[in-house]
Amino acid sequence: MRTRKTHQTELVMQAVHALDHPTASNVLDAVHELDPSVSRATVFRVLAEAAESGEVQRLVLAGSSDCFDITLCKHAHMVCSRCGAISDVDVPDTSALQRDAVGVKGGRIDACHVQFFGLCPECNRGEPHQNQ
Amino acid sequence: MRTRKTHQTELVMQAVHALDHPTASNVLDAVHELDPSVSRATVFRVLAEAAESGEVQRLVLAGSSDCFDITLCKHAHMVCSRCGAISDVDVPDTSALQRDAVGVKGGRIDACHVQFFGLCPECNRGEPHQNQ
DNA sequence: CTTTTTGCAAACCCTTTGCAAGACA
DNA sequence: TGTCTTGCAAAGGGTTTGCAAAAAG
Repeated sequence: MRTRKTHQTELVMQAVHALDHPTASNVLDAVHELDPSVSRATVFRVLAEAAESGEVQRLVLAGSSDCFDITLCKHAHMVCSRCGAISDVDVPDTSALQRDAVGVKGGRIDACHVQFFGLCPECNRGEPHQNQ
Repeated sequence: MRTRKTHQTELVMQAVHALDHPTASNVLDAVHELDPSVSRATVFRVLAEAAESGEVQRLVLAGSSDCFDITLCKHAHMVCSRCGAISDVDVPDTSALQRDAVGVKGGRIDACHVQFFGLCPECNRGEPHQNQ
């Protein structure tokens, strides 16, 4: 748990809030625009601890680097197959899905992660958009 | 596309069939038990091409290395939170889930991946099982 | 002044690649 | 023989770590 307030931590948290589903590297880039002296290690450490403490949510996605989300409530994500952008998707009933799933005999299912693949609005319009 | 039959390729494909949802490293380990001279690069190359050609399925999972699956039909997976083992899960209606999902306005959803987290039978029994 | 936090650089893990040597057909 | 496939070793990328220096309280 982070007990002292520092310039670096403020910049990192500010970036997470300003960006939409940033990866650690996205955050680093944003922080560097304001202060290039902040180190990569610090960004990873601050993000890891913020996720640990529940201040932000770490999104562990299939096929992408972990992203960070300031929305703490559970929801699904769509990853754009073209540019990698991540969009929030409201999905009504994963509990039903989990209940319906034929579990592994003898095993136990605790959580259900739903992830969609598709095209984000920009890429769907055919815009020459690359990477968030 | 692989046109020649080699000792190495045979060992790799044999291992993929013998193992359950192996990662490339799992395959490498199995192959090395029979022939330690097979290189890491070859295992990755053979698996990548087998997945490319549709001979096996590459499973891109959240929070795990890619795994390879000889079952070509689509199904969901459960990742054991304790040992990392992967189990097949039959899940009835992801198409309904996809239809129900409130898509990103202007975007397009193409595919839906469902992944469960829980305990595999061994870990659920409390056995001292670590890593597949 | 004590303890936390940082920056650096190196280590790490997993995967991919360039290239010359080797093996298949 | 010709060219596909391999092994090696190095390069990647993304993330983590050890440690001494800097900064917060």
